[in-house]
Amino acid sequence: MKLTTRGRYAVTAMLDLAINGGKRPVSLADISGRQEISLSYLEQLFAKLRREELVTSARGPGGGYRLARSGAEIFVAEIIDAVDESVDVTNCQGQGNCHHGETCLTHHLWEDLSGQIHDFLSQISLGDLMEGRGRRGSTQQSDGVLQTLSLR
Amino acid sequence: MKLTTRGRYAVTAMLDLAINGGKRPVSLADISGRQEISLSYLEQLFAKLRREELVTSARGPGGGYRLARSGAEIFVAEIIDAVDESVDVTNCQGQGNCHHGETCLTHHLWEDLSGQIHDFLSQISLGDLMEGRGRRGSTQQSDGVLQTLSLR
DNA sequence: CTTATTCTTGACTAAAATAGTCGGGAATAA
DNA sequence: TTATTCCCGACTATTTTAGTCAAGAATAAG
Repeated sequence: MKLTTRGRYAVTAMLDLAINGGKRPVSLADISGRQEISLSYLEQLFAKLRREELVTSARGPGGGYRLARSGAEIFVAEIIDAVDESVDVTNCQGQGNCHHGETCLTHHLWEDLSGQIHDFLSQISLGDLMEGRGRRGSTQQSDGVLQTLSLR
Repeated sequence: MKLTTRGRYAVTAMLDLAINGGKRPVSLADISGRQEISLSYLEQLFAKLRREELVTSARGPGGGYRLARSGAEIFVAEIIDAVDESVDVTNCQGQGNCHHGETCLTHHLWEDLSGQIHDFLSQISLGDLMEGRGRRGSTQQSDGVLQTLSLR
């Protein structure tokens, strides 16, 4: 898993689909217009989302995409995993090829953090996002002066 | 805050400093050799770390860098914040300039996640990393088949 | 005082990833 | 039959990251 703006685009587009997709499929042109994401770029993303069976497609006039499951059953982590396929693991490639052992300590750190992020995103469904509650279960308040961060 | 490999480099370098820095300062040339990070690149990173007062410097022979505080008082989040200065907030820039409201839902999601990550990294000090325990406090096991992730 | 060492700074370059474009094609509902 | 829409691959532009280079200032050691 990687966290990039591509993942953000994908989640946004899927959320658009969840919101605007009733009986009729939703065309990428519509999503492109509403979310201001380039059509061709969306095509690339949806090719991956379809391969991962998160959406189904219908060609021809009135065609478009639908969620493959209900929004309550599609989790953010799945979407990001679908479009941001992980390639390289870390600098030190898993095994102890990190020269002095110290590097492995930080490797653990990143691995740990990654698990944390994945867990977090695995708990949030499109349904949750539609209902405005970004977080599921515990009502841990992350309010106050929440430092605004940017994840690339 | 952004999460990139630059942040990883910085944390690794700072950890090297924490481990190898006794009475004498540690030169960047040493860190460069041990951690295999380009010297000039380290210079850029340490310029930022110094501006944020995470390290102090000493010129001349026998000079180098020291931690500005004890390793137990320097947290990973600070290091990453120092070198990966956040620029853009998100696509939808905080205020409701996201055209239909839907985008704002995902904005909340990223903001929430970012807070989560920041909290996590704010709890881990260089001292913790030196002692091999990457995570502080709760011994929540993230083991099993931990999906290996890559954070850019 | 001289010198080698080390930080300090800024500009520049290379490589990679991301975002976006283009053109052609296949399916299909109207 | 035709307009619409997905489908696919290759290509380009932009941005970010990683790394280089060169000149200079401080200073400990000889």
